[in-house]
Amino acid sequence: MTSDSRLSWREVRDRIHEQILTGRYGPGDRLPRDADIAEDLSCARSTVQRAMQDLSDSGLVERRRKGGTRVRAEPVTRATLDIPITRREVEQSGARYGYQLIRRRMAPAPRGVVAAFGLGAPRPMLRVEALHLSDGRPYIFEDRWICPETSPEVQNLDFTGQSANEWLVLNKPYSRLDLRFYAISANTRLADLLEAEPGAALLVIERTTWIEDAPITTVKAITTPGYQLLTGT
Amino acid sequence: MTSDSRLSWREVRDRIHEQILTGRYGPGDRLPRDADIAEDLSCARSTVQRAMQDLSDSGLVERRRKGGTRVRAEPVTRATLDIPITRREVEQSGARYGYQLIRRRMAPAPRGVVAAFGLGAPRPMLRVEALHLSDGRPYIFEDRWICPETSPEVQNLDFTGQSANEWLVLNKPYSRLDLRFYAISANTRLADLLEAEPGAALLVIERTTWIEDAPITTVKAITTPGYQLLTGT
DNA sequence: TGACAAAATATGTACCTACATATTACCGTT
DNA sequence: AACGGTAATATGTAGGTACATATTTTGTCA
Repeated sequence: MTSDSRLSWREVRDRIHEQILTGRYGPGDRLPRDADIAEDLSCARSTVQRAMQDLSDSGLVERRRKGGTRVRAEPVTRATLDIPITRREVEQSGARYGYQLIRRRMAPAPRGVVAAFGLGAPRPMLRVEALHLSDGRPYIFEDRWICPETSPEVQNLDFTGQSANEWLVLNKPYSRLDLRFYAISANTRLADLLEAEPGAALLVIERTTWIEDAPITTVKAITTPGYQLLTGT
Repeated sequence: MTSDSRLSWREVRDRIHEQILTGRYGPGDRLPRDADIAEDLSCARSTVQRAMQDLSDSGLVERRRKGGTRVRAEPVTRATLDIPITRREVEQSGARYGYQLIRRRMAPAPRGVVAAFGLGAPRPMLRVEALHLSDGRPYIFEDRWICPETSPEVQNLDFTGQSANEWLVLNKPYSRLDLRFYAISANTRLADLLEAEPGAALLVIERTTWIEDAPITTVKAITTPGYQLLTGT
């Protein structure tokens, strides 16, 4: 970072970013070669490469071998989402976390679950329904299916003390993740569980994880009315 | 990637990732120093550094100078979201894109908008309401506020042909972005516009952008019932 | 014992070199 | 003009060296 002599890759990145912001380069425009930029700024090509890689990761520019670097013609809004363990999310908001197991039983997986996993045939799986509480009030209801073939240990866990959310995230790292967000209306059961009005609009966060090709779990996290999912800071 | 002789940073990354997956290293555990891993795998430390950086970016591992590298004690689910221009999103689904301006006028920004921008005092802004269509049917209703101080050009644009979404994304790159997702119930006006049942649950994608500290725009993209936002592939 | 300074140490960055790889561009042939 | 093969070229990656930087650990002195 040597603010004096040498240029850091962040400085190079910011300088190029700024040239895009100010319109020096617009959507679709081609930027100079890394080597030329390096000479211009009198730094190493590897420094420019690092800067460009970062701009590319953030979706601002596109790089192709031999094709060079150009500002994305059709920009995308790209953001990183962090979804912590629910307990942590509650505690970080300054509230007291509570947890309550609603139901735990084996059952044949419904078609939606089988489809989420991309499996051929339906099969029995472990269904765990539980409620996360914030300061004693309902916060998130989770409706989860766990594949017992992939995680045989779950047969011996009752999930009364520790949530499946927490156990899985600590003990079952995944190699693939699918996320989807959508809205549903609270039916009478959900309204009852979440202490919400029937028909209230609820944000649902659906997560499915695999380890290699083996399905681990799929969960619908059904939030209480007013819940917001944020990115960034 | 020379699958034969040398080890690529991706291979190094995957090998370490696998050791975490298989439980060789669990949450909170400290990994060997980069230099030792490099020696083990007989590759350069810079290659290990690259691999570790990637694992760190993906949230699996935490690195601290002198502290070393350790598996995150409280893992987070981290994912990258790409939100394209609405026109592109529709076209990519194979449907015909349509656009319809509903209203465009200057108005004092309501408190919610002022708060989203982190401004002190309310001020007049340009409000643009428009409907995006997919195969002639409502797809997303966007309710947008644009700051005319930051983008004076908008005074001369009528947004009848090109959507504000598209114009802004092509002409107003941002340096900061805030995203939030939540669910609302359709009121009668929204139900009418989106051809949905009154009270239907709708996913809202709210986006606010700045260039440096200057607010550009804030928009609520109100989706039609059944809309799902996906990550990854 | 406690506070503070100094040494030790693991990661972060910058530079340079040498190839690898993916594409585009060019040119000759038909 | 269309096709196809080859050369040219910009980015991607690996290796290696030398420092920079941030912490933790250790050590010293009051």
